[in-house]
Amino acid sequence: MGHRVRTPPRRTKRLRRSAEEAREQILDAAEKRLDGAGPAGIRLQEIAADVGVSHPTILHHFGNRQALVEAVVGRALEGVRRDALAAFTAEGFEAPDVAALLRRIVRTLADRGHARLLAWLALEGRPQEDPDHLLGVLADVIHARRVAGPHPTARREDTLFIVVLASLALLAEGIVGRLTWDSARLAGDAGAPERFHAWLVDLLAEHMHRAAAPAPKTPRPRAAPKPRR
Amino acid sequence: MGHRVRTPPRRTKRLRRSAEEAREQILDAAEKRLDGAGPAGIRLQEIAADVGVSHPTILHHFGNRQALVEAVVGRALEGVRRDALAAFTAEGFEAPDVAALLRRIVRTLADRGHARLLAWLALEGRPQEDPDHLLGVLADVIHARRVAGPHPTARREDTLFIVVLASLALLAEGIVGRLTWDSARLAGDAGAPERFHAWLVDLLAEHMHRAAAPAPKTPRPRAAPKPRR
DNA sequence: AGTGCTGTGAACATAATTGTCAACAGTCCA
DNA sequence: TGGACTGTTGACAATTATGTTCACAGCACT
Repeated sequence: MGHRVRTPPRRTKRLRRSAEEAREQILDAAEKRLDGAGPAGIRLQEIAADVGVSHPTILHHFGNRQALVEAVVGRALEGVRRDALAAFTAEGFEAPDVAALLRRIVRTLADRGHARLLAWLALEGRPQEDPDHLLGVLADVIHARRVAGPHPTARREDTLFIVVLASLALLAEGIVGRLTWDSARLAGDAGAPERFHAWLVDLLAEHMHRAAAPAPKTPRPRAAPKPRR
Repeated sequence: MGHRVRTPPRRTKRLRRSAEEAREQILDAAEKRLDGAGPAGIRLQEIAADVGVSHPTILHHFGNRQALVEAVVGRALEGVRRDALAAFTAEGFEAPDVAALLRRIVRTLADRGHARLLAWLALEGRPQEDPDHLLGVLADVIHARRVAGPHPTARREDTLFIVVLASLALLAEGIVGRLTWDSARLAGDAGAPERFHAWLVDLLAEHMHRAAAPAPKTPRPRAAPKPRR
């Protein structure tokens, strides 16, 4: 046991990718694990097995595990940003179809797993800021259309809160949707989510009309803003 | 190396708890880790260090790691259920103060970390069902008050969706709240969350009145329910 | 004080995971 | 054909985690 035994003769042919191909395949496999188990669930050996390489290959391409995680998270967040912008700027703005916009956002948040990704990262303390201020931008765009169009007197924070409410609700639906429908005794009702979305669209559209009315009839039954401290 | 060297003489006094005390302390420490890093982030040695015991002690009390995790998760979920019921059945129902109810739910979801817990478990695939159907029960109670009181014609699914919307939004706020306010360019505005809650209360109250009106004025601009498939 | 029950911990065993290293093996080009 | 470049891998090292063993040490009871 003084010297290392070396290299038993090999028969199987060794597949050789370009560096870029290898990185892509590794990132793809890692992103699956990221969605399934979060950043903490990324294991070099598992990913290597998924891709069909040995784990030192991953270290060769990324240096260390942390760098791989950064790369995957960065690419995934870039995907979220791109999808979000795409959803915002699609034809919906030509004809301001709130329903279509919501449906698109649902698709990117729930179907493409972006909601889960954001939740994973938020829970692990990752992205506590959005350099693009996507929600602010979206609110700006929608608000501009509102005041230029049917609701000239709408308040800007009203539009912003509409955006925030829809985003929060749809994001949560992407994470705890199943649990929610079960808790609401609608587990077997496959049409419930769609009915809920339609209901939400109606609610928001209805509110947009009222909120733009010049004088609110009710004298604001809101709770007194007592400065507690 | 035939026999094990045994037990160097001890000076430090050994603290002895009752079995129940020990379990409690261990569960408390584990619950902190659960909130901070999720079920996967529970480490026997860390928890042992927090409590001030050695890790075999934990195994002695719980058998193995998995059983500990089950115990912590179970106790935490029981806490969620209890807090939720407490929030629902508090004085708010005597005087149906939606604002107070929302505020209580926010407190239990965000401040007490229940939102994070539910998100952790949902992301890891844990509780995809709620045997108590809390949201359904809550909707029932509120709906009974609605139809018995000011909105005799309210539809039951309308009430249910109000509950679902508020729950989803507040839950998401407990998880990605900071990110959301930053993305909305309201990161520095400490009063924004409270204004948002007040706005949400107004929105829901306003909607409850309209939804109870006998005939909707608008001929439903909702998207056509084309059965896609 | 003696005795049994039981909570406790040092040392050990074992498994999983990241990271290192040297050598192997495609692929391209002179 | 024969290097050079570099993607690839087996073997090993180091670290960290869970789980086991067994003797020790409080505490209650007689």
